Amino acid sequence: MSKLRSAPTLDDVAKRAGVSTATVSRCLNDPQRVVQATRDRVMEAVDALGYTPNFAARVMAAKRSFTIGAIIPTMENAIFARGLQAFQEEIHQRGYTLLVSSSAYKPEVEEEQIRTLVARGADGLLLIGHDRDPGICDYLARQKVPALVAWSYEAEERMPSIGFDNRQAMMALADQVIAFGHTRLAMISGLSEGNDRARLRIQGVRDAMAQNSLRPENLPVIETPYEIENGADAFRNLMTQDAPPTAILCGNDVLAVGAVRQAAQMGLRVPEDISITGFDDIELAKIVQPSLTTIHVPHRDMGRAAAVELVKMIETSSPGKSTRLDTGIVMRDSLARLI
Amino acid sequence: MSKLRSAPTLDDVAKRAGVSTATVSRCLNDPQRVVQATRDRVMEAVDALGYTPNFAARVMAAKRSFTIGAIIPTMENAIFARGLQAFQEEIHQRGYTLLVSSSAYKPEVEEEQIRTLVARGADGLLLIGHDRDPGICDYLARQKVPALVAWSYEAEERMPSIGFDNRQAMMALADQVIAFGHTRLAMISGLSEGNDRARLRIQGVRDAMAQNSLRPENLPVIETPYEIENGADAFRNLMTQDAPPTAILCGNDVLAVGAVRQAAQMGLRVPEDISITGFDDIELAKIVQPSLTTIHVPHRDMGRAAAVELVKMIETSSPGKSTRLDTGIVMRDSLARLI
DNA sequence: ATCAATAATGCAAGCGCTTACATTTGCGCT
DNA sequence: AGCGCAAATGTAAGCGCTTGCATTATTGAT
Repeated sequence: MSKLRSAPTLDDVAKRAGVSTATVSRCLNDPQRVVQATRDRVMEAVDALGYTPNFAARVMAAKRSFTIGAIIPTMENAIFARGLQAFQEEIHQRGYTLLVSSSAYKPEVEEEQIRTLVARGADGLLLIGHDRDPGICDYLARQKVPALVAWSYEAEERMPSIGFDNRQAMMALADQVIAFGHTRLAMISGLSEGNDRARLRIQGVRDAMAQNSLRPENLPVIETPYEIENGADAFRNLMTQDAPPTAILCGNDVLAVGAVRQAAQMGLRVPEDISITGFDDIELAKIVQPSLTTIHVPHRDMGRAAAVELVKMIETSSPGKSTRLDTGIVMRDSLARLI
Repeated sequence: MSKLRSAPTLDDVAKRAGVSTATVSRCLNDPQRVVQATRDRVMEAVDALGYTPNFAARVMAAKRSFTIGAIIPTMENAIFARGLQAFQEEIHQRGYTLLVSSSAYKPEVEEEQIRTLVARGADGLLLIGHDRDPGICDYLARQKVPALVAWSYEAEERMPSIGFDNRQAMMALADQVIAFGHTRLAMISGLSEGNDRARLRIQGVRDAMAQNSLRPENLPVIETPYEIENGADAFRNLMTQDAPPTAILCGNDVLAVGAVRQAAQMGLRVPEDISITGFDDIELAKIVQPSLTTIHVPHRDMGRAAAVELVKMIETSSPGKSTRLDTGIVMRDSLARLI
């Protein structure tokens, strides 16, 4: 019985159309299973009543939500925006809805969010990076919720991933920097704890140094949260020490932009006085003056590929397969040959 | 009975703790209603089993989800990011979770998202701007889901809103531009259809012109989606006509950044050859060279205030009250006196 | 017409939780 | 010890939907 002025239910529709709730349900979920005439009658009732299925009830009965959750470290800067947008478009096309939450780079928040999303009936999860408590992976396995890692590629890890080789990408860039004659390098990195991308990027620089007979252990590294201001502070820090570097590799474009701006502030010319590089190739990288030499990450492709793979995992209960995407160096104006 | 390897339910916990499901439920939702000893026993069972309540079941039984939905026009650029972040932090503190979806500035998508969010049991909704089909407001009223509008203030509207006066803010800026001696103005606006903010900002420029004895109907306005590229295209367009403007007011910072970059491309100096202004004061505005003279919008305050108000509406069934926040002109380097 | 298939529909049992109401327990009194 | 009352706990009825299975209608071939 419909309560006064409350949302109509399946029952109301069924009654109005003179059929059973089962038929209404089938009309909505699997139309070709019900004959045209009935279907028309049902749809008429749905429209007339302005019926919208109750999601919670549906999830509960079907044990399927057509919802995918994504937990990204931050929404504030644009690092994940483009990739996520592509991801969203792709899953939407496949009938899924995206739920996004952000963990503020805090493992414990991420864990809470994972549980929340699972409790909400997410059919699958998109996670960023591999670094996390194994307990939470067990949990996911137990709940049988497929999860895919993005922004990081690591075939050996427990969860399948779609991403790129952070170490190698950064190593290629550092190689280039060194080839340009720089020997006094420094790095401004994101916080590496619980962040494999950050850690691997540092490693990449070190490996490039080692390969070029520079001493990796001499690389000054400042770790700081990904914020423009922090990039600026780190830059000042680095440049006011004696024997300052001639090239600073930044863990991402946000930090690099901070560094570039601080350089201007300090009257240093980029790249004549100091070379600076970024990572990610977000929009900002092109806008800042001088524009950033950085690593281009195929955000949209990654998002799209992740969507395809995750939906496949959900629908076929496959374990998921990892894919490595290519990155490339984008030469712009913030890196120069040392003269 | 718990099925093999499946998620534990309230029943499992109850059984293990030797109490009824009601007691377990109370332990979780209203702990002080159950005596310490029992509570401990229950909590022990919860931990041991790794129990997480099933959200759909909870929503269904309680008719309350502690979830707030927000539908923003876009996630791609940073316009809404900061405000939304503040909103999220604030509701989180009050025990609510945020669900975000984006409508890509399409009214019909927004409507679909609204229904989706309501069906998902959202306790309240945050919407952007006032322009929308009245039918959907009826729907919300019928479903008794409180909704609050942000980024726009309009006391007369049906829905309560927290925002600022788009017209007046832009009018103040245009006034300033005119006071600087500019008489040949032009505008690059977002698409105004279904977007009251965009429309009101255009109106603001026109009103300022009228007030200063310029002819509003002469204002060239190019409407285009909020994308950097589009700002650039519009700029080229405007500047290649004869008697080009000496100042271009942009509907937001994203378009303005596009214009600034296109100016550089065309060898025009900003602001010596052409003045350009933005709106929003997003991070980008400070980074671009020259930095943007723009309207500062108190994003974080707005987000926070919206959270407070919406939660109040939800918890006290109040109709909600509108608040107008102040904006201000930020003078930076992209606007100059006409000599 | 008749009958076996097959298609369309109905029936009713849950899904996992909350909560009104019923019952039991514990406690301070006399 | 016995009483009354409040606090603690239990019982069970849904919440609105999906879906396996049972039932009825339809179809085509004989």
